[in-house]
Amino acid sequence: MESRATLKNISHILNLSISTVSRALKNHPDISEMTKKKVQEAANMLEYEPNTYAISLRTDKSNLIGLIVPFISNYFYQSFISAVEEDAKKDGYSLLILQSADDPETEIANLKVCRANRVAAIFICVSPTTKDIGPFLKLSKSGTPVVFFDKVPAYEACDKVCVADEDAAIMAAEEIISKKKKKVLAIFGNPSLSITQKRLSAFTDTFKQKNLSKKVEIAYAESADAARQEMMRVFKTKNRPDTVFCMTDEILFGVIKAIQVLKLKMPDEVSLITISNDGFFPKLFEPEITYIETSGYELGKLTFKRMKDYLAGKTFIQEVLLPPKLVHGKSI
Amino acid sequence: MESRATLKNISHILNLSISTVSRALKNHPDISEMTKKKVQEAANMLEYEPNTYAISLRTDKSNLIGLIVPFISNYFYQSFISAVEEDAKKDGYSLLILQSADDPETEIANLKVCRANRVAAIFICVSPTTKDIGPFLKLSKSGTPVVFFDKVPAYEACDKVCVADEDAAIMAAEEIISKKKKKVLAIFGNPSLSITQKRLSAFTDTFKQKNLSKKVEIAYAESADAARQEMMRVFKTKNRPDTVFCMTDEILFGVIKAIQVLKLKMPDEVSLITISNDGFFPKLFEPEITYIETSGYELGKLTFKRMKDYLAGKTFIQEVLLPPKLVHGKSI
DNA sequence: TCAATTGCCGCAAACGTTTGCGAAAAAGGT
DNA sequence: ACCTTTTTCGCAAACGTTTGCGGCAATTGA
Repeated sequence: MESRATLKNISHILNLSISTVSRALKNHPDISEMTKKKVQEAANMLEYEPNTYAISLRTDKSNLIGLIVPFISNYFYQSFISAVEEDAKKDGYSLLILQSADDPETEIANLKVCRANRVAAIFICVSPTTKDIGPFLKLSKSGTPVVFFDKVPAYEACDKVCVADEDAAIMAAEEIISKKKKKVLAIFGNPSLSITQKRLSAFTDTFKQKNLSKKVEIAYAESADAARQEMMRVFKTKNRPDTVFCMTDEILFGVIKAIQVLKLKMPDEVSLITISNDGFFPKLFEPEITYIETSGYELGKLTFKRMKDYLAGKTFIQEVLLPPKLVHGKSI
Repeated sequence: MESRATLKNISHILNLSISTVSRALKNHPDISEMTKKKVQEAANMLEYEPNTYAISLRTDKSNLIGLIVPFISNYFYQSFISAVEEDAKKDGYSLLILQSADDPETEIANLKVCRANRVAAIFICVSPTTKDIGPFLKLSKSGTPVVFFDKVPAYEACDKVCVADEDAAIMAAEEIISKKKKKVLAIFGNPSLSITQKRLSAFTDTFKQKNLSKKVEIAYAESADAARQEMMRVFKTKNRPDTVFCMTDEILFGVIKAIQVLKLKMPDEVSLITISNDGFFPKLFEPEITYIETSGYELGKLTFKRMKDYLAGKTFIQEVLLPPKLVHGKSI
């Protein structure tokens, strides 16, 4: 019923001008202490809340941060979002979360939504098939910080924050080598993705450097089910591997299922190691799976920090890497 | 560099007034077809995008829907959010997603954010400790639809959309009874939560009605780990249950771990049935777990629909229930 | 005492849009 | 030819805020 408190409102009550009230509320030096106090009190009384839209219209800025992820139903992005939300709240930002469904067209549509809402910044994880990031760079040029995270364009010059894929794969390889395993089945995802290529080459190179290449068998699986089938196939042969490496949580699902079907005991009959986002899934099983963590949460923190740095003037392009972490389970 | 296209901008180019351009763009009957076409073309050329903030300032409405959930890192709420986002996009809404962390104070802070952003509607899942939903009802009174979902206030008159907890528990109980099981361990969550109370009484009542009460043993576990310990304890006794019922996915985690540790075979040595959100987790295991689905996705769809109905004039208070669904696995 | 400085505040334009109202021009009716 | 209706458009105010500028009074400096 009773309308909201506005500057005009307050100014009328106190017999002051709108501008004086506005300045008083933001501690402008032009305003006397006494007036400030009176204004602040009145504002509190009336539960004054500045009208975001008027401010944004006037200043052409907003308190919204655009966040474009492929899917929200994904533990990695959830963690990422949680982290960003924590920091954003501290600075008075709110989050505009959009899903791209890994579709470049939807991505552009989402970008439009961000522009229409005059977001203060954009964090985006591009889809694998996105070719043209021009529109994003254009926005960046016009002053809105655009930070690419996780899946980032390979060549273009832009701000990137992502996990150290190579280091994670190397870490896994070294753990396997240190346990003196004889034969490794390493299952990777879609070979055309840059994340696969990075992890694959780093993984195999580590073995190659120690002249252990012949111990490794590579397989590809583009889904949990494909991973399960691949496992079943390989473990039907007589020369069974004693160790399995999974590139992602999704591949881990399939592998675990196969292990349960084959009734293999970990780590006696087969050892298992995986790269995982946040380690939620590896901890679901018994024994808990040893994994290399690439934390979505930490990545969110880093991404937000990068944006703050940008806003603070560090606008030169940067590529930030998040170091992985080995978490010991009982599966190897 | 070049500033955005505005109505003033376009009107100047075409030698028309701002109001004519505005009306032409929204197909106002006052404007001739020819003028409309010219305006539309010019708008396309200049890539005109209406300024959300000006519109919101003028109309005191926005295209934002406030969404307050306890945690975003939760598969149920993720599915819910996905569903809402899908529908919202179709209607030109964007989502303002806030986490309350099950803290009433944060909840109020989030409400302020929603108000400050003049959200067109609010969907909220209240924390268990929230006592006063007055502020929300107040907003509702002033015209902004507020829909409570999932965890809803017990007594207050307000719009509610939630899963049919009773029916889900009954369905599980009937499935167990139909399989002629001898002894059931039923593990429930925090007994002070209304969701626990509903599921518990519906579950036990179903057995009671068939004079089978003595077959059921009740246990409580407030975390996955507590559920695991409870399982271990019960299965150390000599009169082992042949069936376990889990009230939630979280309890399922702990139970599964215990089953793995005890090396029990499903369904031969022990049968398992659970209530699950979306069935993501039950499908992770081998054999797949039979579950009663209380879909976050479907709940999202229902919630959005309720809001649309409200906006369409059906403002009388409603309580909508989402019927559960039995999904057969191989665990019972 | 007079001029220069300082402290405090208000005026008014601007951000981009919507919308009630009025007015000119065109069309219609007789 | 004249009056009425319809079609088509423009004027201007309003939404709530920010901010450059200018003004008045009080203070300072000599």
